[in-house]
Amino acid sequence: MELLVKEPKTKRGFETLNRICDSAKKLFFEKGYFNTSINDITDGANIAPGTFYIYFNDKLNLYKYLLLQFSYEIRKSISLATRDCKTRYEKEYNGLKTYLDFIKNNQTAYRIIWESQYVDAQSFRDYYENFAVRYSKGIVEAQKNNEVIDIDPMNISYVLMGISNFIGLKYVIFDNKDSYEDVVADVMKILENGLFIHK
Amino acid sequence: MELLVKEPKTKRGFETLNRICDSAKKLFFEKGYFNTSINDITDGANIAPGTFYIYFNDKLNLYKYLLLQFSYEIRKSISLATRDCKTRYEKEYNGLKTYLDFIKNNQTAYRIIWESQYVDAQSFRDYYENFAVRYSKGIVEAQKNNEVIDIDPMNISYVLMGISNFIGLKYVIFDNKDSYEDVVADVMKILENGLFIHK
DNA sequence: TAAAAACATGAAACACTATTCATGTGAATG
DNA sequence: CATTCACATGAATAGTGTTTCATGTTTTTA
Repeated sequence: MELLVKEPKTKRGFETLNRICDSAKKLFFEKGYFNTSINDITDGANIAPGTFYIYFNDKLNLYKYLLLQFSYEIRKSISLATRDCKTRYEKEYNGLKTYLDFIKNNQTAYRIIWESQYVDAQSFRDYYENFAVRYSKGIVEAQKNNEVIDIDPMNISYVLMGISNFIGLKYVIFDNKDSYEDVVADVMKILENGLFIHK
Repeated sequence: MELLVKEPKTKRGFETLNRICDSAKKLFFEKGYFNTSINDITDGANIAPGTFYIYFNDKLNLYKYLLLQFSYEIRKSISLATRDCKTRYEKEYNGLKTYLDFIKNNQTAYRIIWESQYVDAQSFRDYYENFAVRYSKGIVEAQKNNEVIDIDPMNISYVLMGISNFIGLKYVIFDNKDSYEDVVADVMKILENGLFIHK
């Protein structure tokens, strides 16, 4: 597979690459991928148009590169925040809270992930299928442990991803709410009896 | 507000308008809004480029017009399918099944609704907020009736919309599954104990 | 410090797209 | 059947965006 980025070799190069990425994130968030031209990006990064091509073959590669970065970051955040949780319930609780905080602080990520459905359908699919497979593994463990009801773990994964995404859509993207404690509590009330088994 | 479409007066006019809409639906589904030019649309409809402007002021108006149509159709389908349901549980069951069948038969609708986030953010927001408000009203009724647990009905609405959407994403868009009986059953198992009150 | 490698420039070539409009055709009306 | 209205055409215009490349500058290497 073609490399997404042409890695710089010097400090100056890394700084320019960062400026390109920062400019792109800002513009993709504000105007979307298709309404952002390479000229817009280079203007925002204070570089000449041609400089863009030192680092990326085209706009699509830059986009895929950012998507991949976000997908790492988001998984890492959740993984760190739920590492020490004793129960699956606790894992879901912290996972949802962390997800909402992440997209509050990285609204670009939310937009870029969903827009990928139209920019690069395969990346979009990879992103969610990948996420779901990892999710399912955790669910299977919890089921073995008799913490979670015995239905198809893939169904559970997509149900939980759907809830997170739409709660995020409403309270982060639409309403830009400050805190999500109460919302998370409501969601967990549903899951408490619907998904989890009380020993 | 500006009219979305310039209504034709004759049979011939309606036929041309339909050809434009059909061509656009097909192309928006295959390539997305931004990768579809007006020339692509008129080519697909077997008309000259200029003819497009007899019916629409620009591509955006055509898009909004299609979005509005789908939003009516999807609501009508669900409303018809759940009209005679006795319980809220039954309503949710049939609603989910109908939604999945609808987007299976109108995959363009799913794509167009989500893409609106990037084409016309206000329309996207209107679509979901509107849907959620109507949904909430039904939930409030069910809560009065002691069928559904007492948490914020807006939270319940977004949870349920999130589930439908992501189950649809997985089994309609990704997997193109034939039938959704088993998936719907799994989802209802979660809701049965999580959302509904057993009398 | 000389040579090489990395990085940066921006004008120019090329491709594509939206939109207009003068002209023309088909259908309905009185 | 002549007039009018609705609809259709497609060449031309104007604008935008991508990408290349010859040239120049900075940094690293030997």
